[in-house]
Amino acid sequence: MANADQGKNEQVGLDSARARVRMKVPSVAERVAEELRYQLAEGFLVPGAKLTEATIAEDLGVSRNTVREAFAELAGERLLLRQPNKGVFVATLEAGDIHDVYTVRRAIEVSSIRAGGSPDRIAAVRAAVEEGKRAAVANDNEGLGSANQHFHGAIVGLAESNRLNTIMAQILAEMRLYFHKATMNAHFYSDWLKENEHICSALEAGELERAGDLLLAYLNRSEQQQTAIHGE
Amino acid sequence: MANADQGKNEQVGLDSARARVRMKVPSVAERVAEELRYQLAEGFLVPGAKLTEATIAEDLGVSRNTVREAFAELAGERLLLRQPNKGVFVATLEAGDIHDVYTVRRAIEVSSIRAGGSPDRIAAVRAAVEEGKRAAVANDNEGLGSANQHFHGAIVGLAESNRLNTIMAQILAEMRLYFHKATMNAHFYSDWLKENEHICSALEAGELERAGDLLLAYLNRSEQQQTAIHGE
DNA sequence: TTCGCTGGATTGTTCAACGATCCAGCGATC
DNA sequence: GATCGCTGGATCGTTGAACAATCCAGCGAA
Repeated sequence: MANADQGKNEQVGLDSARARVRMKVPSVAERVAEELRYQLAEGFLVPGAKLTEATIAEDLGVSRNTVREAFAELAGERLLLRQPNKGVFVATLEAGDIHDVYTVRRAIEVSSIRAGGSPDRIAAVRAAVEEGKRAAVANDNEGLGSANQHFHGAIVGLAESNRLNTIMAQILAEMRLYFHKATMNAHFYSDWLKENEHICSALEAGELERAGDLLLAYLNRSEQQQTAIHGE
Repeated sequence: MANADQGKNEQVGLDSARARVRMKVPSVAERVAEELRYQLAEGFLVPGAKLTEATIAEDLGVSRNTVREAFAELAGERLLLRQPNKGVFVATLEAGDIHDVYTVRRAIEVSSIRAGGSPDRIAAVRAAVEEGKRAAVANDNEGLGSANQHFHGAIVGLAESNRLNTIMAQILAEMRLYFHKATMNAHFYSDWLKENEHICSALEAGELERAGDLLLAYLNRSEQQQTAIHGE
């Protein structure tokens, strides 16, 4: 939701942007969803955990119906799994899900980078690369993770498509949930730091085909690594 | 939702399929959503129309809260637009939305066809082509529309990705809503009937690059046509 | 061991209520 | 005559309570 708005504000003209701002008054259900998204991303809620409506409602001091609406939203984003009459659970990685996620990423990331983008969008990609470098010298493991996500988000951002942006945001949220910090040791980041640099350079040089090929190769290798770590 | 389940059943093994079927007991909220989806696709609810919670609740004989849940689901699919404290409205085509939709289609359709697919998936594409031909000789305008949607759905189906399938299903639902039969006259279908045939032939012949190029060209032209018809 | 029952817990759904917000209309003021 | 501010009605947002439906674990009987 936050991502959708962000994308919208970036793309619409000034007038409609002003009309759309409309004082940010996130509904209670949205704030509950946001809180849960945060806890999911932070690893506070681990995959498979059961979320009881009444408990969450009491913890957050809202009504059960409101929690229910938040659950519906997160279930639509594949972060929660609703099992009728049993409850909602934090989504777990099923067989084939890793491949599935990477199939989507290959489709939209490669397509976006192959179409190029405006100078400021390319600058955003470059900014993410630099952000990663800074995190590396600072030994900021957490920062490295976000930087990488920003990098791939910026790549999809090249297409300037609201829909692609929200799709990518959801995929990234899923990855934050599944491939949590625990599995992300420093050596894991070593490769793609320079790799991102290469991709970004090719993009800046206008060598879109090569950039796409590099990105595709990275995604294939990344899928392989993740598959090796987690069960098939 | 129906699409997600369909995709799931296709991909999972027999055991888990049996475990997942679990007697189809769609919740009331889901049935409401399904009914609204139907009315949207059928053009019974036109873009911009306002949907009042109380009215829908009474019409369908369900509670307002249940309608609310259905609204949330459809809003997540971009079929409805929720404006806080004002109501929910059937989504309307904003500036840039046509381009946005086709950007997504280019990404996932071209990517799917370029990766090829198993023989039965290719057979599904062929089946959609034949379905279109039959509808043509029968002068079934409505059937032509569905056949084309089935064709492009089958193309994405090549990738055998649950996520891509649901994304595509949502996009197709949006197109049903926006580009309704009214705008779809017979001459509109004339081109792509043989075009689909060409694409399918190339796919069957294993000429994936050429199939991708043909598909891409079609999508570009289709976007141009739609943009010409509706406002930019 | 297996089967069937039972009780408790949780979800699914409904209903009624109240405050918050928006919108149209209407009158007052300049 | 146009603008401003108010007011009332309609609708949404949220809550709390209630009850039926469903699931699950445990227990006893065959």
